[in-house]
Amino acid sequence: MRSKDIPLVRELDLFAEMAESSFDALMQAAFLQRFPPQVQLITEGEPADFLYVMVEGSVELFANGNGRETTIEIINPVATFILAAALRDQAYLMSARTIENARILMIPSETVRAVFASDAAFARAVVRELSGRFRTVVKALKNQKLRNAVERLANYLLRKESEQGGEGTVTLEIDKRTLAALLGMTPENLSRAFGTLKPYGVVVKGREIRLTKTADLTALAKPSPLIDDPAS
Amino acid sequence: MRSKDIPLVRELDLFAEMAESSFDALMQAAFLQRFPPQVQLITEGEPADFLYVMVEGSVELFANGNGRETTIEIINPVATFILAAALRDQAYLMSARTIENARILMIPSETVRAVFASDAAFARAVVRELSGRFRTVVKALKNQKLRNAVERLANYLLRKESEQGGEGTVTLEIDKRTLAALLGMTPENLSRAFGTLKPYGVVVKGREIRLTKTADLTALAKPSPLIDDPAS
DNA sequence: TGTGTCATTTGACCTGAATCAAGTGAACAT
DNA sequence: ATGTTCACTTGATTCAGGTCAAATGACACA
Repeated sequence: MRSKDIPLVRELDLFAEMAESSFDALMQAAFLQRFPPQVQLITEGEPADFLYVMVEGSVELFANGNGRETTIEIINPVATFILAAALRDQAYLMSARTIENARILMIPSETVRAVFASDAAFARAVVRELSGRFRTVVKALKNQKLRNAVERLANYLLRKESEQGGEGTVTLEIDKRTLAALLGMTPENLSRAFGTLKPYGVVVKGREIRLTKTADLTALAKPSPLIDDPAS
Repeated sequence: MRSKDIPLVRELDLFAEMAESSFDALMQAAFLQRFPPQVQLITEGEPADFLYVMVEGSVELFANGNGRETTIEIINPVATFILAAALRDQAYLMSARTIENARILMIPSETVRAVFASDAAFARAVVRELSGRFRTVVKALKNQKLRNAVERLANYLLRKESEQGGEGTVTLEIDKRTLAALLGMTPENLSRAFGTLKPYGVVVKGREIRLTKTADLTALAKPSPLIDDPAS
């Protein structure tokens, strides 16, 4: 890895508190790679040779089955993906492709496991990250099982609006086809769900969404911190 | 905790390799409790004061929302539940109730975090457990998003049949209403799904199910190790 | 043996979401 | 400007699954 990138990585939560020597061990084996959009990085079922850390850009995690494909999660900086597979030395459960230009740190799984065993601060950081990812997936499962399509969309919009500053506007970071897969519906149905939300002040113009009646939308969405709050 | 129970607990994967002193620290703070069926142990949203370890019996993890309730997972020995919440000192994302008579080890979260920080072998075991739970939830999400109701039931039956010895019989360990919630459908629809599977050799008699044409059922279910294999 | 309770099943119907097919519209190249 | 392409939308229809209501059936208990 180029030495100019090292301070950037060192500041990431996952690495901030570990011993210098452990960090060096990781970095010696790691490389920070740039990828163009729409590159498939990993394929489900293959052995987990690397731990991936999103440094810049975004990645879509998806899975295939039954001739269908679904999006599990969108990964943004700073988070890891396929940490669980790397720690267990098992196959990836999900595939991954870049959405936009991305910089991704790749660390051989074996190195991760070795440093995990020897550096307690890193072990704590790994557990913090892993337990966070666990809770994210549980929330996604609750979202999917307890809500219908329109409610999932409404909550998604409200969450993004608040992440993007609470100014009543949302810029979708993914195309609508991917959003549909993420929300567990077809693109056609997503389009209709936007239509259903029009009376609740949702104005769609391409990827720019304006929320003009957030109170009404919130009443419909009934957001719950135990599903929608990323921090909880 | 009564000293006669300690060897039993010590053998659990989670505790087997840790230092004696760390184990003692955990056990001093822990207690092993018996519960009758249908006792609600924890409620989502409450702070995670304890880590729970299933020693005997079974527990249902479920969540509420939108006036609905859904089952996330059934926990059998030996596994932990709400490990992530305990490690992060956050609120439970799920509620838990016993299904049958259960013996459950309860360890204060604070003690877990302290021992985790000081005992590397325990830290490794915790990560093994946590990453396993993570993968289980990802599989559940894929199952829910990539399959229809009949396919989910078919795969559930095949998995249980193989867990129960591959003799072509399955004994349901939960009532059908809970099974329906676990599989993400209504009890009525579960009943119809069993009807749909009759031509595939699924014979239902109360909680006893016979699978007389596992080949046909497998062809319908199209099981995938990346969803259905608990070990992968 | 009856009676109540509760889980499950069945039937009729409805609705949310998928599918199939055609249309629109913006971005880009010609 | 004019196609061409691609993403998205719209319409018509079908289908899976949900809802509501009633029937059945097993078990516990009087």
